[in-house]
Amino acid sequence: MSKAALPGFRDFYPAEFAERALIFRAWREVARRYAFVEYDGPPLEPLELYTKKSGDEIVGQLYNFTDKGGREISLRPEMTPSLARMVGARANALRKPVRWFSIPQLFRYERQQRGRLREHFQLNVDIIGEADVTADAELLAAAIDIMAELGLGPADVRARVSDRRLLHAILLSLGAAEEQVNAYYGVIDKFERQPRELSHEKMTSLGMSDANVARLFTHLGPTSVQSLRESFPDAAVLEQLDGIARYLGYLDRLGVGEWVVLDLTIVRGLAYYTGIVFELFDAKGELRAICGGGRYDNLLGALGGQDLPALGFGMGDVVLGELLRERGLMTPPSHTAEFWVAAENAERLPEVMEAARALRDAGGSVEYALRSQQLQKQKKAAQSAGAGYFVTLGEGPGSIASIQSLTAASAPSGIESATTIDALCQLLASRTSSESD
RNA sequence: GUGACUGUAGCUCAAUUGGUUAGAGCACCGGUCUGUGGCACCGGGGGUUGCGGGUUCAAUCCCCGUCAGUCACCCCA
Repeated sequence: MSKAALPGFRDFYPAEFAERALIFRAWREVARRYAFVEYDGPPLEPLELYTKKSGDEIVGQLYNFTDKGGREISLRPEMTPSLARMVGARANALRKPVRWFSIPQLFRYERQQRGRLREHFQLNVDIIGEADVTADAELLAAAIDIMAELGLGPADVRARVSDRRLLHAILLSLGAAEEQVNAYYGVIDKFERQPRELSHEKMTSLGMSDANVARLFTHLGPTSVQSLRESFPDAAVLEQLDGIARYLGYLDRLGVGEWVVLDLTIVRGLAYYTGIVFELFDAKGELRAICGGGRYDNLLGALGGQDLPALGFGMGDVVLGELLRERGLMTPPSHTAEFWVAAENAERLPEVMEAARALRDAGGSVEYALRSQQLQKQKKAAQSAGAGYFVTLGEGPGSIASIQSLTAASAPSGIESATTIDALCQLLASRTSSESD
């Protein structure tokens, strides 16, 4: 028996679990502020749910199998099909726009490398039922606010946005054939990752003139609505630029404008995106995308549901975790005992237990030695466990001989001066009630 | 799926051009000591050197295979 987890799978020891919890907390907190509500679906779905959307090639990248009832099954590689199925089943009953989020664990059978495992947790946030760019702005603002909630700033993370309708109009204005547009998307998607000459060559072989390819290339990378207006004074392009301008204006009003940059190289691999698309990157550009999403207005209809406008993003925990660790922001609070209760001799263990019970009832987090040990030994154990206070019981029932703070930062609540367990419990109880106000 | 590089204790690393019983620090466990605090000292557990084969009197070291990790493709979340 190997002691290691399967390739691409992670063990979450308490230290790693605390990191995961830190990320999840930020996700849920920002989702709450934006009034998204949480849902979940099954981790196993019919294989067909994914082949219908992505074709049979997807099967090579899935954890799929035949179950004991002969059904073709897959672990979910993404959440959107499940979401589409759930929304589709109740499309008429749901209040629009639907604002939902989920934190599924997703699985892909692929060779692992940095930032890419066979399993990850991915926040999915979607808005369904609103076609205007207001929804696009709301969605991206939520993604960016998660970065801020985790302590990252515009200097750490950049949101690059584009619009497939805009790119489509630009390509047509440069003489691209309608049926070749997807092929052009593919080249533009790889623009940053391959030599410029190669991209140029691929574009011309798709039928675009040398001059027009060169014209397009000067606008790939960070750009602005203004410079695109001047360079492509085509009616269809200008109409799309108006939409983008409105979108960027809304992002300013939502307080995230300085994170955002217009960049036509953002295409996203998935064929189903129909409008604004975006990705969040670390500003140094060393890691994979932290988050990606956009508008997929035709997907719900294509999957057999009601045809509703929709948009959403996915944000994985792996790359995000790497960035946070790199920036020294992955410092989850430790969840060690607040109180370690101890007594001089082993005969008093029952009293220690009674004190622990009382403190726990009052909301305290309490540990004590589970075997009889010398007082010094108990204190050492308390320190080693990271307990906040070392409580030594006194002579009388329920009395406290001393309370020592073991951590550098001692609480200012006067806890150390309590002389009985009852008094300490009252302090704890008042703390709990004032916190919940 | 393709290619390159790397695998020694839980972690970070040693081990003479191939040479006795593979070591150290940290961590863990036990003990002694010190009333102001995770100290000091003593002791202990823990390795089929990823795994399998080959060359050799002798392999952690050289060769082959395999598995795993890292990176780049591919693909994307």
